[in-house]
Amino acid sequence: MTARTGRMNASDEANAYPAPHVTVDLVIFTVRDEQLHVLLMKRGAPPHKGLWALPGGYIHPEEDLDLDATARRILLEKAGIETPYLEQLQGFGSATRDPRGWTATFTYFALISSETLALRQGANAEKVAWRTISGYGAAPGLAFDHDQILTAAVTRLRSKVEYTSLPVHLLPTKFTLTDLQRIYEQILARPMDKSAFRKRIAREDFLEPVEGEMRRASNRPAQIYRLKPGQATAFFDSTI
Amino acid sequence: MTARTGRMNASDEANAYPAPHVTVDLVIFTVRDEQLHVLLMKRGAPPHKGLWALPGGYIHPEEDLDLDATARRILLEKAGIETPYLEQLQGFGSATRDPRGWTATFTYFALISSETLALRQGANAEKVAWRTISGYGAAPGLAFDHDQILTAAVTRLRSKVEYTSLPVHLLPTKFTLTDLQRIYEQILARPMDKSAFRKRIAREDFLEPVEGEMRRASNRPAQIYRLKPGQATAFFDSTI
DNA sequence: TAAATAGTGTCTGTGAGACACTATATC
DNA sequence: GATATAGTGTCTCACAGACACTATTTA
Repeated sequence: MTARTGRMNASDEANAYPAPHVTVDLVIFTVRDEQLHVLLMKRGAPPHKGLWALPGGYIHPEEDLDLDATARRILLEKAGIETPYLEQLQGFGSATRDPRGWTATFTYFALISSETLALRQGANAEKVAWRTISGYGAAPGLAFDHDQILTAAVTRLRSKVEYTSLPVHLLPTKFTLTDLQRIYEQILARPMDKSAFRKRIAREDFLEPVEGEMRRASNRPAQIYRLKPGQATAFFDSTI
Repeated sequence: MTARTGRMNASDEANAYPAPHVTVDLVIFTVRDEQLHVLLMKRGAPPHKGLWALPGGYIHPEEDLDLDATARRILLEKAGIETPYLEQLQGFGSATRDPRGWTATFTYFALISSETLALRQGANAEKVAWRTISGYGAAPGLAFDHDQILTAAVTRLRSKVEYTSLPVHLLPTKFTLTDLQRIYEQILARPMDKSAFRKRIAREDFLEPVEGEMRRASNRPAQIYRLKPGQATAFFDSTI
């Protein structure tokens, strides 16, 4: 007798229905070469063999305490990343998204600095690559409904960048205010006023200067900042 | 051979793991007697028999095209409601949320007008009731992790009410601006200035006056409004 | 001293909130 | 007219954006 046999569901209806397959899929973002990129893997088996897809996998009930743990495990296995910014995105489930039948997925998006990155090759010799995001991230030709998931993730990211401090997670732990402004500008594809930007960041008060550390170049040195310890994502009153 | 046997997952890893059970659970909100309420059902079978729980159920793969369809079906079965505002909330999944083992749920929240309501009794003589939400909705004593789901739903609702036109879905199709302001005030538990409120609503331009229709009382009559046809949820630039 | 980027000060327009005012119905 | 609620006008403060200005380094 398996763990599944004879179960009743939350509303006490007899479970006469075959359970759909459930996975966790990840949209892993980074910024490199001044552009937003997403991690894709080439499928090594049918269906959609040879197409690019988002990294994902099954829940391991013995190993994963919860959905977040599943996401972190997959992130570690596929990208070698341990402590990124990780946020649940949205569930996708339908009869048609996988040719094998009804499936559902919990999707997450992760933000990582391109410096703390060590891609691993998958067990089945899957190829891993970063793809540039342009516009709203539409990338026709992805496996399953991953184009739709990617678009949702890019939309969510852009939207949250407008009123949160999320982009700090796309930078190394130490950075200058100009670095941060560049990230905002690259993701939102819009130039920003230096003075207004700095006033906003100062008012939200989630950064602290690293005393004595300056970035030197052939010009006035720039103060290095880092996230205040224990600082959660800051939500701005209005749009940046 | 069932539909499940021998499947491979999205990353081509052999599926050696028992799939967790997956449900869809609903947080159905309404405002009555000037207070936010949530729909709960009394469990008629173990586990947690006799405790109050959110309405929910299994995906019916033959019947439901996608997750939204599952949510709408459950909403119809449990509350007799056909066309409310419905939005996906968040996935919850862990080894411990259900004593029977690893389970995951896709949660939705729905907003309905208390006027268009026809509760049905469940198949297993489940009792249905509206519970008042106070504060952030903490309601200890709910079955499973439904207290946590409810808190997340209330938080999301409060947050979106700050900068969207969501509350119109808690009113009948026709209402006055004062009705609308009361709903905002009740959900956010904060009085608002009439003039500022009306300027904001006018600027967002998602309502239209119903020509010639006024609400009469022993005072100056109030103009009746309705959502503009085809109008999606309006997102305000800043907090209301 | 030239070049380059870091960082700040000031002005202006917009909009939210406070609050007082006018409008229009019933009793 | 009294009362009650609908609906509007005006003032002020805060802040975002524009933009010019100063500051500090290397070459």
